[in-house]
Amino acid sequence: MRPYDERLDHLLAQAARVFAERGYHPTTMRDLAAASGMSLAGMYYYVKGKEELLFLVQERCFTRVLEGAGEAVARHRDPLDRLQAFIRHHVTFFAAHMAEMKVLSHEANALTGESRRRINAIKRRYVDLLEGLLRETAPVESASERSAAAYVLFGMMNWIYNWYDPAGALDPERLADLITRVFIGGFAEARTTVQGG
Amino acid sequence: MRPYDERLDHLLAQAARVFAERGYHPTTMRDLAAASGMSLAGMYYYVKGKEELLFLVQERCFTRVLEGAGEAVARHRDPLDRLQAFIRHHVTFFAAHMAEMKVLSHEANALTGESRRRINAIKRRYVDLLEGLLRETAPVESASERSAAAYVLFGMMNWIYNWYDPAGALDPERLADLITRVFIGGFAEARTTVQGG
DNA sequence: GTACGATTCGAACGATCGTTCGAAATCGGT
DNA sequence: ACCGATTTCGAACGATCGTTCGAATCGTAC
Repeated sequence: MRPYDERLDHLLAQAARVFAERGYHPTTMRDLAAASGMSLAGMYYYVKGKEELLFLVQERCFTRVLEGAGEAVARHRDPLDRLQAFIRHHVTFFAAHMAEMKVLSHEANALTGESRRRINAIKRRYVDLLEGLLRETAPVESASERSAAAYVLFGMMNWIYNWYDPAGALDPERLADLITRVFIGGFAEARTTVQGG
Repeated sequence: MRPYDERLDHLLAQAARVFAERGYHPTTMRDLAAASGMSLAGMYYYVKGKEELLFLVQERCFTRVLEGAGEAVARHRDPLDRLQAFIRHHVTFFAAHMAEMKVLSHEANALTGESRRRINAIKRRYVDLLEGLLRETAPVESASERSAAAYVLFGMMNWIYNWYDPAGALDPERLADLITRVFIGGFAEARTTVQGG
């Protein structure tokens, strides 16, 4: 079944690219047929429909992100190093897989029913991972503020697809450094000023 | 012509609400007719089509944001105060007009042709305003890093629509404080660490 | 009440969408 | 060379979309 898997991978890769370019809803199955080199009907041999295409793109990408983040974090013991490893992994992975990550970020509410639930379950685990890291670095903070801080960080990282060009002057490593320093530096600052007065 | 303007305002407000809920593309003109209380054909007396509806929602909202930011910034002389005023205005305006701002942030690429160009022109002025503030506070920084820092900040602020509940425990003022302190504290930190070594 | 512009809307149009179906083509084992 | 399973696809279907059109209704000045 190797050629089957390769064809499916190719279809999903092209779907991610076109979804990222034109958006999920405006993209037609005819667009995807042209991009993948398959016929319109031929795609339905590999996939149940358009929504499953989006689901598979998101699920495969998000699973890789979650696993990669876990491994990156596990390589460090110091809480700040673990947080930095999480940020660095997320940003560099984002820059290396812009199409899939844009689809994951921008089309978060395009799925419905069980597919949506499955993706949200992964998201829940991923957010929990980050909030756990924040708890390690700032154990006294309230849960709601920790959650807000997590989403503020996700905002910095996930907004990337709106402006960042991986082939531009700013390479992914420096972007990861910038975000890491802004958040870690600012997070410490925010805690002291908020708690101090 | 007062009743005409009121009807148009009402139509645009309902369109912003439904666009924010379901997304621009999945929303049908029949959805908007039901939400606004007009008939399907009746809406075309006020608007040329679906895309003009999106354009008017975005243009009116973005114009208010740009003008409000200019006024907020003009009230201060100290560069850090001006930057803080910009952030505070953006975040509180966002929280007070979630539907319109979500449509502005999330449907940035849904417009085409001249409409898209008009919105992008406003965006250009808004980004320039922030980059000017960053230049005031960090005059030695390179233009590309300043631009990246601006988009990192926009990421924190515009991602709000994905998680923030204005009726929840965290009120808009405290959210504005959090983002302001994270960015200003982290921005200073990032500059010193990047330039220092 | 009547005339006239402003406003509303039921009904329908053509276009395009996601999906399906049955047949054709291809492949791998014998 | 042959056969069954796997894979491909042209053609078409029903549904739904944005938009249009012409008539009906409304408000108002005379």
